[in-house]
Amino acid sequence: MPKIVIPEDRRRAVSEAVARLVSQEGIDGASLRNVAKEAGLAIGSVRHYFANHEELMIFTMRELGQRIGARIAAHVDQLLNAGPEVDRRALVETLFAEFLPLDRTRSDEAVAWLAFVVAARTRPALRPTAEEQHQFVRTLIDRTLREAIARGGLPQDLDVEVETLRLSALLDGLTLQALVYPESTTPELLLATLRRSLASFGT
Amino acid sequence: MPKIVIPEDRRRAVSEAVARLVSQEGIDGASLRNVAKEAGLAIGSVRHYFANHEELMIFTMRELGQRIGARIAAHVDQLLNAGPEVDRRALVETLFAEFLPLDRTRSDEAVAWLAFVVAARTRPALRPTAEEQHQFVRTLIDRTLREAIARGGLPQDLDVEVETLRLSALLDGLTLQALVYPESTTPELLLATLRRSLASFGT
DNA sequence: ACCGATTTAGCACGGCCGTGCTATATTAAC
DNA sequence: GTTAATATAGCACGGCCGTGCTAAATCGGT
Repeated sequence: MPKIVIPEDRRRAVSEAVARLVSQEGIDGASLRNVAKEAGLAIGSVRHYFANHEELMIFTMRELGQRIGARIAAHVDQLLNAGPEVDRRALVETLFAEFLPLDRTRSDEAVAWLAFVVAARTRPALRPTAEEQHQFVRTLIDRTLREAIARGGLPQDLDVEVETLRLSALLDGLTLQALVYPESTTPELLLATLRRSLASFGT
Repeated sequence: MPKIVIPEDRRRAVSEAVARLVSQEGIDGASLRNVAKEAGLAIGSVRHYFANHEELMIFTMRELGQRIGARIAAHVDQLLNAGPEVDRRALVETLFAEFLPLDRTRSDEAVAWLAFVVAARTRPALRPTAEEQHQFVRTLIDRTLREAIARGGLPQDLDVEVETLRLSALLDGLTLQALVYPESTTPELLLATLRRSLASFGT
């Protein structure tokens, strides 16, 4: 009977160490040795909870995706539960603004997520998670647009497929630019651009 | 007096080998040993032309950026030299479509470029090149918009800063999605989305 | 043939990596 | 105190990395 540890908690703590390292140093920075150090453990301890390095990366990417998704789901709930006296546009804007790196937490997560997504191109094990999240986003936008059309807020002849990609790509692009060129891509500008783009849907 | 080699040509050939490897295997794939093999040289030969690995990566990123930029500049020329009887909108669309990974060559280049840009976050030596290219794109969009406004093709009160970011982010986002999720982001859909977005500028 | 500047080539080192594997520590239950 | 399942720990190996450095090949000019 050993030290009492909740394996789930330990796994989560280790994966958070991974995310921090990926955020700061890129995917390469998350070697087992570095992760162990960042988590305050010996490498053998890290390896007790994850069969190998790949499992650690997969688990971390999943955790990250779920954390991001949970924040967004909260906004989706607000939109779904909104009464008719509410400004839906503001709720929609707030929902999609949640995708943008507007503060430190979201920036760090977005950086790590971006690194994982790009790595997923050459690491097949990461692909399923990337695909799931991508599908989640596309589906969310698609449904939001269809609902707005049904409510008469958007034109009946809107090309939902094109507009879904347009918004999804804009969010990705804004995120990428904010992360890579932060001096010329401020949070205020991000929001203004999102607002402008959302406004262009009704035209 | 040795073998006759044009150093510039050799450097370019080696950097092309780098770009291929980055495209196929990510930044990690471009180790000196892999590059030497891909270029059909011994590692010593590669090292004769580049002081170190970092110089090789910087040079490659520059070459890539210039290659992409040259193709775009050709379209800019067409737009600048266009007479009044020409459909400027079509020329503008073609110009910006050049940023999208619509064929194999452009996809390969875009993948490599994306990998370099993301790596630039943690490799300071790559930052200047990323910044230059980014500036080039933003400036190009800015000038295109201002020109269209001056010609009366766009509203006088257009927010150029926001619209510049909107288009630039869209291009980045479309590229990222086409590269990472190609099954759901076809070339036709890319073009339709670009066209739709350009159309939204006059509204 | 000799010379020398350029080109080609690669050994060996220290460093870091992931992983197979072994060993020790821990602690509730008995 | 003993037991045993769990947790902590890390050695050593083979592999790959970039780089310091040395050596040989090349070939036009003399």
